[in-house]
Amino acid sequence: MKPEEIDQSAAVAPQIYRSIRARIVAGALEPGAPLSEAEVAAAYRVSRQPVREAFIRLAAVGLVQVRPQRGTYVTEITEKAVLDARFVREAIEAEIVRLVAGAADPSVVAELRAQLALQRAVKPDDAATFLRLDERFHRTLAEAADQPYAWGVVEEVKAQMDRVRMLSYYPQHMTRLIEQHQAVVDAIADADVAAAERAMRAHLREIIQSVRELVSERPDLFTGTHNRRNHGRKSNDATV
Amino acid sequence: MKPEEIDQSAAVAPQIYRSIRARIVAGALEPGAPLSEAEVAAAYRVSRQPVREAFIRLAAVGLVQVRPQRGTYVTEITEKAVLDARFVREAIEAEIVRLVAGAADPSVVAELRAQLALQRAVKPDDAATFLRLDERFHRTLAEAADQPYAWGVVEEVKAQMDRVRMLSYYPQHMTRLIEQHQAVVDAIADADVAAAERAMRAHLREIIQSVRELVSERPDLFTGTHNRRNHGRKSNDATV
DNA sequence: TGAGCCATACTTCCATACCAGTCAAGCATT
DNA sequence: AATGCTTGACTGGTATGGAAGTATGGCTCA
Repeated sequence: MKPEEIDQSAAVAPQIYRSIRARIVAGALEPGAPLSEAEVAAAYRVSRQPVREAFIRLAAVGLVQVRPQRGTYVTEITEKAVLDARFVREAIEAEIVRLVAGAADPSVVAELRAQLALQRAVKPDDAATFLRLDERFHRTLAEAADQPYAWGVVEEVKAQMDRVRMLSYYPQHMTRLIEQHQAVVDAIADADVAAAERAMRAHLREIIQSVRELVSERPDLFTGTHNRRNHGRKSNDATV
Repeated sequence: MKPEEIDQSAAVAPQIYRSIRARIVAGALEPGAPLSEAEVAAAYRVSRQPVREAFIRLAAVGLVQVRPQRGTYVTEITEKAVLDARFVREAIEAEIVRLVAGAADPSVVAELRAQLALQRAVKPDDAATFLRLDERFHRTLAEAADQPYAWGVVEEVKAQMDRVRMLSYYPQHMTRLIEQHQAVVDAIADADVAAAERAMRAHLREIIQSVRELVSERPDLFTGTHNRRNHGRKSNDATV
């Protein structure tokens, strides 16, 4: 994944933010990798200023760490950070799904069932597509509960989780996750508030297993492979 | 409340952020009031750059609204924004208090009871002191649940609520709030998870009444005294 | 008198320059 | 050879200038 082109006619800072965020979540920028305002600016062919503002936002959601006069680094994934994010997400989404189940709007149920069909149609190895549909599923619930603001908070918080989900994805996982979505939708259709909440909480706790497995399988992502020195240019890899 | 002095030897952007945030929450900067990078910079005797970064953070928590090429304005308080924030806060804090009640740590209970005593000692008309103790109470619960990250999210979200609480405070209110705190602590002491959650949710729903009363008593804060045009635009992430 | 145009004084956003702090390589000294 | 210090190339933070866009007040013209 390369730095995309920047549309100079629109505000560039948000574009930089989204681009770098996507690259971190996708793993193209590895945990511990150094980012430099100057290098990133050169790669995107913009000045340091909008890059700096993008870094501020990335730091706010915990994807990078700015150390004054030392450098800015992609934060390493820590089990604690992922679990902390999950805690907040579960709290909010449990509340959301209770609202949705309590309302029991047939059109919402129909929409969710349609999305389930789309999810089942995804090729098992197409992680990116499935994860996008998964996000859409959860966002749909938030909108059904008329809680767009709460969804904004979830979106910020889940950045940490997304990194793990992208890395720990395997095809069999998809079936399992769809079954959990199914359980949520069924409970909503039954207007069974408690069951819907239980199903959602169980679903969101999948990540706990995922992160534990990832810790043992890819410890490099947690301890960090990049040694902190060698800021010196050299790598062909235009790695911003 | 005036712009405080800035310590030039430390990073100034965070200082500007905290100062302006405090002034907005305290009502010294009224809803709808225009802020300008240049004016604020002059007032604090710093350059526009750190002011700009402070504005970005303030916009992220919804205290100001940046409209490109038009100006930056203190956001008006809207009932919806306050209720949305409350929804997220209740979700998170309900989860937190369940953890605390489930653990039933005697030292935590002792600490909370000590804080209740402090709260009762506050003079009824000293809103600032009481609200500080209230914040401390809730933060203590988050720390007892070992969820500092979740508390960080709450702190961001509650900015909207704090404005209302400051404005709608009246002495009799204090007694009522302390009783609610008492109920939470009692439930924790009894290790009654469900009761603790109920008490916390009831406590956090006080704000619903407060904001409704404020809407009718001080409509100027909601409609804005400084009238603005061009309401038709939403500059959501116009800035990073 | 009233409607439309235009100069102008703002605004935020981006680019550039300068600053102080950090850190590692390498010389100088022991 | 080992250790301490200097030096210089980085870093992010701040200051400042210019560009593009927007709102406004006054002018022109009907």
